[in-house]
Amino acid sequence: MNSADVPDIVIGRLPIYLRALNFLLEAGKEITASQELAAKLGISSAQIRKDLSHFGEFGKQGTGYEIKYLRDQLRKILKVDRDWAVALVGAGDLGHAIAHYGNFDKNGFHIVAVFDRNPRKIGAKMGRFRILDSESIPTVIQDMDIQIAIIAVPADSAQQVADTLIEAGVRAILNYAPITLNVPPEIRVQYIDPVVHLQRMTYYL
Amino acid sequence: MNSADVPDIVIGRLPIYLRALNFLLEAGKEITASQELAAKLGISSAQIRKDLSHFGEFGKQGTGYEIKYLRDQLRKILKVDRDWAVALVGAGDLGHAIAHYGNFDKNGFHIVAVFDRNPRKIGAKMGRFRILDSESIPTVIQDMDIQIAIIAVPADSAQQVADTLIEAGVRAILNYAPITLNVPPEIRVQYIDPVVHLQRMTYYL
DNA sequence: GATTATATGTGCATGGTTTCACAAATGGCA
DNA sequence: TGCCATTTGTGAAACCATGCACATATAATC
Repeated sequence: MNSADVPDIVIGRLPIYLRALNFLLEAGKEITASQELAAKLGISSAQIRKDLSHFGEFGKQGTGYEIKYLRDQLRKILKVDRDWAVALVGAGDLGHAIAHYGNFDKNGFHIVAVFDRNPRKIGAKMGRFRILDSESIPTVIQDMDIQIAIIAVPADSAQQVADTLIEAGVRAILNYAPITLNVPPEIRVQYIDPVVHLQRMTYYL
Repeated sequence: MNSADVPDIVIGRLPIYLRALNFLLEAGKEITASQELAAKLGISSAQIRKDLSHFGEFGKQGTGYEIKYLRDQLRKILKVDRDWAVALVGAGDLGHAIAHYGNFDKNGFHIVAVFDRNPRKIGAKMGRFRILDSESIPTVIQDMDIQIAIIAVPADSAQQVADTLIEAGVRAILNYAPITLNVPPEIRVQYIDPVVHLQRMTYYL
């Protein structure tokens, strides 16, 4: 109930619940139960109920959850009931793929600026984006009040990019560079390194 | 020490340690300490030492760890001291980006087969890969003895693809489709959904 | 209206993970 | 050689997360 101290691990599961609810909604369902979600997600039903109970009482005993209502509540909790402006740093192959990944826009995350430091790329178009000089990161981030950035540069310049972004006011970073970033505690960072995910599985093979 | 029951959460940190050790090696360092790694990774030094202690004694009191040695040990533990053949299912934008992501090959994960079910794409070239018919997944996976697959198809066909892959003998799946897969307990699955990562951060903004 | 089947929200017990703190070992130096 | 500074590996304690199990509420059926 007290939203001030909800464990981060709980927050981490909410997007998964949200994703499943959207899926059920699209399939035309209106009501679900913690057990149904649990079966779909490989999480215990008690955990789902307890996670949700941190934020309120969204279900009805004997019936379950109204999917649309619960979905909307989760969107509010996660603050994804609005649009977010996102900066992308790095216009290489990886940046290109990220810029064209359709699910960001669909979920309210809109890339509004793409940066690169390669003079050959600056000023060029990448899809619908005009590539901006990385030197302009501070001014653009501030002028557009951008709080979220995606880093898609090589590992050896990622830390420097992160420092610049944070200095400019970015508070959340999605980092595709294969390196752990050193950031102040109030800055949120999430990592995507496919190699790490694969290496985590080979242990068991 | 007993490798049989090392918590999965520990296994999950080993690739991070490995990545940091490689980074230090490339920077020309030869010796490191749990404290140095801890500072770099935002993990406590005690945790690093305890994690490693599950597999043996790799350090020297008063000195720390010989980076090259520890790196090689971790590679053995994670079974990434060898090459792995990987299948990629889905030759859309996302599949294209994955197929051209240089870090897989650099780390011993070699994409050896790319599948798609779109008749327009089957037989065509995508970079250095010839796109194969998804219908041939069972035979190709078995013939080439592929144990790892990457799913990069739309959410609504991901489960079906996973079933086919598992049936054919795949034991580890890296899933880029935004859906939780239903798989037998002996199959390893890792998820990459950038939207989930972003949604996990907006809560705190 | 009474009964039954179902599913939530939650206190409590259990289990797992992290941190603390220290004995033991090492290398450098006087 | 003896001493000091350093760092590991690890029991024990503290902390955190998960699962159990049940009171409570709802809807459906007779």
